[in-house]
Amino acid sequence: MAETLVRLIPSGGFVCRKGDRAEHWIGIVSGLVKVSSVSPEGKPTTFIGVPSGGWFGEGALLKRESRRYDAIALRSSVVAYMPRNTFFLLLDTNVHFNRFLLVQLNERLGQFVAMVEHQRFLRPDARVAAELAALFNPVLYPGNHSILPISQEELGPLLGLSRQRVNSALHRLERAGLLTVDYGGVTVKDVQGLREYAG
DNA sequence: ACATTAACAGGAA
DNA sequence: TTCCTGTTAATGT
Repeated sequence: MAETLVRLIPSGGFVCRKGDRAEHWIGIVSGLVKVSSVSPEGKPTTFIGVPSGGWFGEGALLKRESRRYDAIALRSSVVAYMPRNTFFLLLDTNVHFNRFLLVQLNERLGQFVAMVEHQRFLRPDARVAAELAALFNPVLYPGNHSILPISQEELGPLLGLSRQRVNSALHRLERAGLLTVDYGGVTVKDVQGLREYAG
């Protein structure tokens, strides 16, 4: 804790940039951060949203590479930067830290496999439901409450759908009583229901 | 069919 | 003023 620095990143600010040297392991204390990239044609895409409690960026640290993706705060966020030396010291000396990291990696791998599964098998409405539920993974993102402060404008690229399609899906899910649609975000009322939603 | 892009008006921050 | 939402029309697969 003494060596980890904590910074407040304003909404829209960079948490880290593609191409940066990776000097820290990054944790979200509060707020919401998107991990994204830009295609060769110039189209921006978001890969994951990381809410409070989530850690990322260990890949570039472990492989001693530069950052592969941008991370941008979707709203004002408190971000913890653990220096590489601290990260490797803990990795070399602390069993609990290793276990924590292993569980993180395992859960994230499961999240990505599920994401591919959803994209191949589910219709857009069900995909929106499934991915919203995934943002409430209790292992990866402990201590989340039910309000998900992410606009439909950001949700579209995150889910690989147009904003308009996301809008219609959200309203269908709202009519099903699983969530409510607010300005700039959604309030999840029934995570289990979202998981089980099939259209 | 069904999703996407483009465009626009009205509301929120 | 800028961003977000809800909606429609045109377009594409």
